[in-house]
Amino acid sequence: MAKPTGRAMRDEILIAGQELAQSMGVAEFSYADLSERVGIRSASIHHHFAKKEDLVTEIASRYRGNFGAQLRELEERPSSVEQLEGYRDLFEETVTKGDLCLCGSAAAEWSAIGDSTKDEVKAFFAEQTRWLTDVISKGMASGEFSSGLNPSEEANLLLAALEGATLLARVENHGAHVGRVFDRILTFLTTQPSK
Amino acid sequence: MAKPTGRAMRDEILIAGQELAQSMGVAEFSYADLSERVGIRSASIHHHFAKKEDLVTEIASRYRGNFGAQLRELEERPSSVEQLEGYRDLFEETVTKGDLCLCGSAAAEWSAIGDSTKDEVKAFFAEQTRWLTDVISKGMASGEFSSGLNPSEEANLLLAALEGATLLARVENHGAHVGRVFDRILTFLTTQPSK
DNA sequence: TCAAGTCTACCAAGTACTAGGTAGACTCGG
DNA sequence: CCGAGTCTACCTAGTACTTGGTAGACTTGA
Repeated sequence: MAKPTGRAMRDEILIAGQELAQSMGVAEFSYADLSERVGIRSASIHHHFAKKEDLVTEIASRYRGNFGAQLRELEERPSSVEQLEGYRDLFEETVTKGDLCLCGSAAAEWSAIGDSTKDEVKAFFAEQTRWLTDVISKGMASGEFSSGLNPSEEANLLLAALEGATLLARVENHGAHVGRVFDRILTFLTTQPSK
Repeated sequence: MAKPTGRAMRDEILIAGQELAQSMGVAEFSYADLSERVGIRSASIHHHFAKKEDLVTEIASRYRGNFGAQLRELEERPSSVEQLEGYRDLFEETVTKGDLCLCGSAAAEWSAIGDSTKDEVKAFFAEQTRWLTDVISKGMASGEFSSGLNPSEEANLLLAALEGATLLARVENHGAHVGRVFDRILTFLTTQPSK
């Protein structure tokens, strides 16, 4: 495969940067790490992304965009339950690679990231919450979920639990963690309370 | 107040280090930050803690110990629900200060911490899970919680959700997040399913 | 006197970032 | 078609600064 150049190299940097950020942490990876990975000098990376904050913000923006695209694919699934299961799979995939959600990592290093990055992270979580709220609402309307739920509360819970489980899975290193936590919540959502 | 010295200074460093680690991140705070905070030169901090890993590990160990002591206090509360509510309050207190759970932060920066620190973090989460499992078991036995539960699964869920909520609370900056997520789970635990 | 604690003064290595330049591809008037 | 100018992409070689960590001298209380 030919060494990429120009805009292709720019993309390469974004992809490698995302991987490094998810495995090492947003504040932990350096232009030197990136340089080694993509095969150009760190000074040349500065040609594409003048400041690290620019790079990180664009990585976050790209991440949000890709995640959004995957959510839109999931929307084609026939049931709300299947859509949520697909959502769980997105997190499980991340854990399998030993990674963290990019924005979870950014949230943990909140004081070390710039304002423009923070805005992207906020937007990411807002989108996630909105999407989950929507899926749960529709699932309630269709009868897949029990009727007493508060969609945005359940969405918050699901998101928090998955982000937390991603964190814990690393420590206890087995990826089943995320799936188990998710399944537990799904059971709660689909079970009718009696009192 | 007189400037502490000797072992008192050592404790001072541990306390300040914990605060910095929780607000900035374990890998983000430096001996320089610590120096400014406790009023001695960074070289003098090295006298007490030769390597940063030594310091961070001891901070984590202390954190785990203090947390354990608080759990033992909570055990004196009359009901399992009240014990869990106390547990929630521990997390809410952290969020109010704009901090992260120390071990949550460490988990997020997993690749940047040393092995001895990792062991402390693992032990912390194991203890949390064990305590929660225990409380939920007893709550089931006493009839406070519904009978179909799997205590260790619920414990995992609760811990993951609280850690995740702590993360998200920072981004969306309002501390109510943790309480809402917790209350949602508590409702699930105390509601009898009908099918 | 002695040892614990703190200091000043370093260091090597790493950080993000910059200055200045080169090779090659593209543009465009004559 | 040609040459001058321009642009992109990358380079070498640095800047200024921070990092954790070390060596050795000074201070001070017991």
